[in-house]
Amino acid sequence: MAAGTGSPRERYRSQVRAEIKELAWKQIAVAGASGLSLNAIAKELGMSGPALYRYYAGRDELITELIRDAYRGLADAMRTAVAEPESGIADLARALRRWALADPQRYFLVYGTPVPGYHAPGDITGIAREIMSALLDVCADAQAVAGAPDAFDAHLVDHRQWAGDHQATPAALHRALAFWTRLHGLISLELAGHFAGMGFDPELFFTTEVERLVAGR
Amino acid sequence: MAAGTGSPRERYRSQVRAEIKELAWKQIAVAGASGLSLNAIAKELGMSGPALYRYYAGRDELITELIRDAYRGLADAMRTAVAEPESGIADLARALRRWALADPQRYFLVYGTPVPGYHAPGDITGIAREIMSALLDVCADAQAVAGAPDAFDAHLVDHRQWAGDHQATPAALHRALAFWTRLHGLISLELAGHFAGMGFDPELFFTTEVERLVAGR
DNA sequence: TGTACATCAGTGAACGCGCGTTCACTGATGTAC
DNA sequence: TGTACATCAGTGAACGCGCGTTCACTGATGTAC
Repeated sequence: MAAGTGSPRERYRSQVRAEIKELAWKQIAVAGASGLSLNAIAKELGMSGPALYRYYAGRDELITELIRDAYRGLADAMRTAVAEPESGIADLARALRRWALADPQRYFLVYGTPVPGYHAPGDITGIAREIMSALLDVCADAQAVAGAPDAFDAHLVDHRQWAGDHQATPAALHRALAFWTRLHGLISLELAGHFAGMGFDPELFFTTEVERLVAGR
Repeated sequence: MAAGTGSPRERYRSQVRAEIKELAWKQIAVAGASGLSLNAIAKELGMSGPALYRYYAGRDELITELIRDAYRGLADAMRTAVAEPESGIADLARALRRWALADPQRYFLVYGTPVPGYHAPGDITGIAREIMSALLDVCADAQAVAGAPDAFDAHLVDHRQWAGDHQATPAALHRALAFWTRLHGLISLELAGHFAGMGFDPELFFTTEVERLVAGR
């Protein structure tokens, strides 16, 4: 990577790799991940199909890199949002929705139906944990809102592999899961177009739900 | 349809149509809707590809019918759940999750990323409204839990096309939307396998979230 | 009950398409002396 | 500064595949007289 360093040939190489990915994203935006075609990318790039094999070992490698970039980008967006001083759950939520709306298919590459027959390499699950970690940070910071611990809080004491060694109370873990799934419900339905034609304003709905969430309702 | 009536030829016809759909579902379960192949279905049925054109005008017509069946099935499941005496939000939620788990791809055909380039015919949006209607019934029945009306309640007074002429207060409309999106978040993440390996019990999580929802939290 | 005809399920060959991928090759670019 | 060589981006032809779909045809099933 690190365009701008290395020999001219290396610079050129990484530049073309970037162009390929850019066109791949455009294609995915239209037809989804399963509609990604190397030949079509090559044609739009103005070269012949086999030329792409100088840059990627094959279709699978390209898709893997796109997925990795999607995870990486989301993790960065979350980390940035959390790093802001005085940032809270609501800020993370807004950042997530913004990131998702900027490129719906990129969001679905992370949280949508898995690409059939594709298995994510190990480093991607690592990034997924990083994303969860940002979520947990923000949920651990939030002061707890009343409410006695319920059965699921108790369950989480012994079932928190996903949280790694993150210091967070069961209540915070629970809050993070609720946060995650509710935001996903709102965002994925909006992105998939299921709010279209219903009449209400998706953003206002989102904001309201996030407020409820923050208030612990 | 109505297998069992009509001439022997008609009976045979509708039986084969049913077999085709059954195999189509099996194929969708493996590779998703975009991986559906008429030739592959024909091969598994023991006949040649072109034979299918006696039963469906083409791939699009088959997919349309599968999607319609999915909507129809969900609407029926919801209606059945609502019709039970003393049924409430929690029962509808359980019914929805059960229906989704029985065939994940069928659920995604309804609420997942839309099949690229496919446009749903009018009668399907009609069934979609029927599903919403069941949701609204159950949300209108539930006695309101405290809480002053918020900005989104007010917004819904003028933006309720999706509810048709259903008699429901803005608060009930709001409750229905929150219900729908939260359940979708839980169910779609579970179905897509994003809870796998996290360690907690999805069903317990679901139950807890539904309890919260019912309690208005 | 038997014959003549119409209906229609299913076949096999074929068309055109786009896909991922391989291979041997050309020609430009960079490197070493 | 000039020459000899190595590197490597990109090409064009080709392979094998599976797809949706059409077409002319065969042969069995049902219908009408």
